[in-house]
Amino acid sequence: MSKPVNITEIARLANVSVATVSNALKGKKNVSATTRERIIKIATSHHYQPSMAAQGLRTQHTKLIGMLVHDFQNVFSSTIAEDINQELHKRGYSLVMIANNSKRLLNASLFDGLIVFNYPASKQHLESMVTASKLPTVLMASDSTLNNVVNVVTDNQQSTAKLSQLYEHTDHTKVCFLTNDPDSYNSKRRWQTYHDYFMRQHHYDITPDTFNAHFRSEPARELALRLLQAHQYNFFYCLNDMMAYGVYQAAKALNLTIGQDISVVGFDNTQSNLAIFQPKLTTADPSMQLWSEMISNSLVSRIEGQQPLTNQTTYVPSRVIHGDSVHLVK
Amino acid sequence: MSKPVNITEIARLANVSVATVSNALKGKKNVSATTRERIIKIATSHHYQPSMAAQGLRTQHTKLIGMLVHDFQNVFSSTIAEDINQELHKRGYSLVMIANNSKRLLNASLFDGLIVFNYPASKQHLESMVTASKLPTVLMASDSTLNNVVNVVTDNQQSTAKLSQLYEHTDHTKVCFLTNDPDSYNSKRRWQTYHDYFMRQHHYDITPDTFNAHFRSEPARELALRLLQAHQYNFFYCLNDMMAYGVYQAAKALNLTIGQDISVVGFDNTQSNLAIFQPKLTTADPSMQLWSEMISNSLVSRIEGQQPLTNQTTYVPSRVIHGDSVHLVK
DNA sequence: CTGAAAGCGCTTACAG
DNA sequence: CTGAAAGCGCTTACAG
Repeated sequence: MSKPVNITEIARLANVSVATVSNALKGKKNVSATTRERIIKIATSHHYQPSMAAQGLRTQHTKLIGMLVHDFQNVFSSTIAEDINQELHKRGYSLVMIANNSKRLLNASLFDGLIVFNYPASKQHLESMVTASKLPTVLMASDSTLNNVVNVVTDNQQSTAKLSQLYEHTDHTKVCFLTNDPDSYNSKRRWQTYHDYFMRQHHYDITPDTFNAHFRSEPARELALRLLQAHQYNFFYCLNDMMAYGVYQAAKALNLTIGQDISVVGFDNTQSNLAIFQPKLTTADPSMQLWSEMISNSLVSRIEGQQPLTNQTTYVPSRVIHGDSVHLVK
Repeated sequence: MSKPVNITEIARLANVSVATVSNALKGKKNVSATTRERIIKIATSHHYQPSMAAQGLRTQHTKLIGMLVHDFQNVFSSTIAEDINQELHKRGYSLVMIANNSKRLLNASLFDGLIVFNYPASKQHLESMVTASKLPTVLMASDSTLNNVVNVVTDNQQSTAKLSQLYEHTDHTKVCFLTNDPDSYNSKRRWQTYHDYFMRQHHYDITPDTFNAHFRSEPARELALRLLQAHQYNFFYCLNDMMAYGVYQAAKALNLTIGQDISVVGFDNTQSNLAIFQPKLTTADPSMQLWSEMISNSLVSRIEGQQPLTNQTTYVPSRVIHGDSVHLVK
């Protein structure tokens, strides 16, 4: 199998120096029109494409943004990746998704900037990883205070506060909370907001009614099944949608009607992708579009050496979606 | 922001040449134990990581495999990407996902090999793209006969043939077929198999009962709604699961019970990811695990210059999953 | 307008 | 066991 054609070969074919080929192809003005045309024609017909490795080595940038995800399957990260990809493309950058087991690439001078989606590890671990890379970085679920790192996160507090208030309008008063592992930034922030609300409004500590279902549907289903059979709770505040889905399944298995027999609240509005929630789930919707723009702007402006316009932590507004999963009486 | 430390810097700190640093770090035996240790300690403490660009330029390989997807959101591609990632990792390679608008990276000497998932374009366009890259390539839905290109595809014929036979055991005899655009390899193969079956067994040409719903749920839902309201069909052979889901939604809207009032068959078994099919869908399940292994083996063996063990086109066996979506009477 | 040369950070064959 | 040197494919400041 032959190697792809390189700039030296094009120069030889066009009877010019490699410098002239480079200048012609990059649109520099110091090349005569006829020479430029000839070079372009030859380059095109040979499918010449500059080597990223050589270009990157020479210019010290690649126009590549790496997005680290825990695994490729995650619906939420895939959805936002698509939006971020579009935004970065507008700005002349390409998004490249890599999974957790390819972290070595982060420090390999391959990327101009980094995006880290919900990294399932301690903040310390995460920080040491991105520090080593010395790259402009956006964290999507963190409150890191590192130098080159900016957090662009869902405004958990605002929407959670609104979701809390639903409790005042239902007769489902036996309330519980489904969370993620203690390391999870989003879970922590959402829970804290619920906790503060119930403390303030009802002098009630929700800690004993809090269960870790790992932000996943299957553990949530099993847990909810147990809790529902024991008639312990009738209002499930799920700190993300996946767990809400688990509760839906448990309810179905027990012939309970959501929004009637029990109330369920989620977070993330992943349901828009696939209409799996029957009835429609009440949840919080962080604008993916806005989030993607903020991430891309923050990253590109830092890469290109402009003053970042953003604070270290930016909160992406999210609005409450009112479905039919909460039984409202007043 | 400081640049990451490079090999010259490590050499200076260790008082040796860059050659020795390189040898020590790569585990070559021609370095004394004490020197090696000293170098490793220094490199580690400075988070030294060789530059991929420099390494790639020098060695002419990157240990990177690029996977081109139409968009990051697609559930099917995300699922298989995760499996392929694991397989490639075992073999010392990293998988990098890029979307359609970053095709330029394919020819940029960035990857050692390419995987193309269902590319929504003509075979010609697809082929010209991968030809230019001159890289070992695996196509996941094609029957290309290019030089460096191998097709590792679902065994459409085998499972479709089995699914056809369900028709003999139901009283839902008004049958229709939901397909993808004419360019789609999988759609073509599956349809052809159905077509041949009905021709052979029933001297019946299914062409007039074939509708393009673009392999997506929403168009399928709208289409099925229309067809069901007209009482035109009661058996829906959907050539992928997403469209089957659309039919499920249409049936629900019309208060029809799947497996009772109408029969539905899918393809892909994407339902295992998210239990969205009630009742369970009858479909074909291409083993993702096996598929991933075959793709990885084919690619890595060609990259590393071994004789490929596979034919130009390899068919990944798939088995039929019997759900409750077909009304069986005999 | 054109080209010779330096250099980005590595690896590897070679000399000592 | 160690190091000097060449070279991977580019870009860019500089000389002409």
